Amino acid sequence: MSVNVFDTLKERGFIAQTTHEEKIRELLGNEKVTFYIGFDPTADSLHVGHLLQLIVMSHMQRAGHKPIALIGGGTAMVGDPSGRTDMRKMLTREEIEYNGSRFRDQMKGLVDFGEGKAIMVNNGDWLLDLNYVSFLREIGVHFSVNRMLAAECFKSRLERGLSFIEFNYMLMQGYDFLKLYQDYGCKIQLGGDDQWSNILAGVDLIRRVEGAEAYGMTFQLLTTSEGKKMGKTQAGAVWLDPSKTSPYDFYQYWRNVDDADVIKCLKLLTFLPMSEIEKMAQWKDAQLNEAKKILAYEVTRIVHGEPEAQKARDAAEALFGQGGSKENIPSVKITRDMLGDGMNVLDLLAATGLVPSKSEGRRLIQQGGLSINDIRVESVDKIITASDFADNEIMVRKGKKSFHRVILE
RNA sequence: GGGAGAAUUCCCGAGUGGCCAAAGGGGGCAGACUGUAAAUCUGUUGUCUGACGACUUCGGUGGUUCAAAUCCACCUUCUCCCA
Repeated sequence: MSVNVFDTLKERGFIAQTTHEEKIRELLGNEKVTFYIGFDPTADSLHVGHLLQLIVMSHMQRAGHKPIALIGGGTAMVGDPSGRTDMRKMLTREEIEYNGSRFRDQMKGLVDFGEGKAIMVNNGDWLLDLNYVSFLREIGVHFSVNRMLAAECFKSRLERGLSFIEFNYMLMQGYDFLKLYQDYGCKIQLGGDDQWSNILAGVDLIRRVEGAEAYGMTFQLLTTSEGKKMGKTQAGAVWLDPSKTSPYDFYQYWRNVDDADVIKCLKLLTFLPMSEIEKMAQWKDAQLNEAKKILAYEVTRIVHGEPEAQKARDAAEALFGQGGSKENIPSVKITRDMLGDGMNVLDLLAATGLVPSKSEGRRLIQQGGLSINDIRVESVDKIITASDFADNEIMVRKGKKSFHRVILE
């Protein structure tokens, strides 16, 4: 008898809330269950928060259950108010469709959508053409405004303002679940913990309309030990799209997580066996760096594939450890024409985009934060000439950890 | 529909005619310390400039004034009270 996936998820610390803990466990242990997770295409790439959901999906799939990945082409037209203090920016239908297509491509790398193994649907297919009055009569009747207002997800919004369009979001998501229950026999909806209210809406709706029991379960949001959302950097979200967050930066993000978060991340974002993770949990101080390397490599591998993960690791080793190949360190190019007889450092930084403005570059240099070929740049007047380039290349370091090769062409 | 109030730099938030590129906090960046961690301390945080300084910014558009984030008009969005 193989391990019940419920126990796996529980052991790894995924589970936040369940509608019926025992029943869900039993169900997952006894039959092949169809379940769904929804993803609203509000940006042109998935991010780390989505990754966690997809990992769960993968765990479930490995255990023999059947995932439905729902792209929220319809719900994204409205915008989920859950967990937000302000209204989402309204997206056009074209943007949503484009974003949805990006989501689809990225998901294919993480979950097996082979014949009969998993399904991908778009709720735009049934939501966009709904008739308002019939929707109200069929679905709206089942929702109590009193109860909705009491729901946690509207709390902060009731203080700051909530528009009617967003208030409807819950009905739409509830309807999705009902629809998937009817069309695919989908019995469980999973999601981030911020989705709890929306999931309950669906569970209730199925009971009222179908007189049947459906289940819901939410997962821990990926937060740091301080309770902050993970997957955010000064530059914005950490994306799964390699053109938005390079595999190297992605790797570095995980390489640099706080000590306190490594083990949690290993459990949630990798498929390494618990026995191995438990071992790493015993590691202390500097030794934890090894765990971070493993985390970074594994997560990068899952998202970008083995070769990219190796390249990222290689680059990191070359910069921070010993060995490794410089090949894979991020680079920018500059032409000989631009360089001419010599170029001011600031101009070079600005021209290559290594610094967003010259003021910032000047500040960086004045504070001793810039090195070229490992030598600190002392003056903003420094001129870089072709002779500084060895093998047509110089290594520019900003601060402690940001490295770029500048290649002369 | 009627009335009251709000919109400030990445965020929160002070500023109510010149001393304002705009207090304070958060965040970011950099330095020291370290383990590519955290905590701490220091510096820095609109753009251009070697510097003096110049230029753009306080929801939008016009206006008053020698001078406007600050005053006036209209517009937009949001909040609150009444219906």
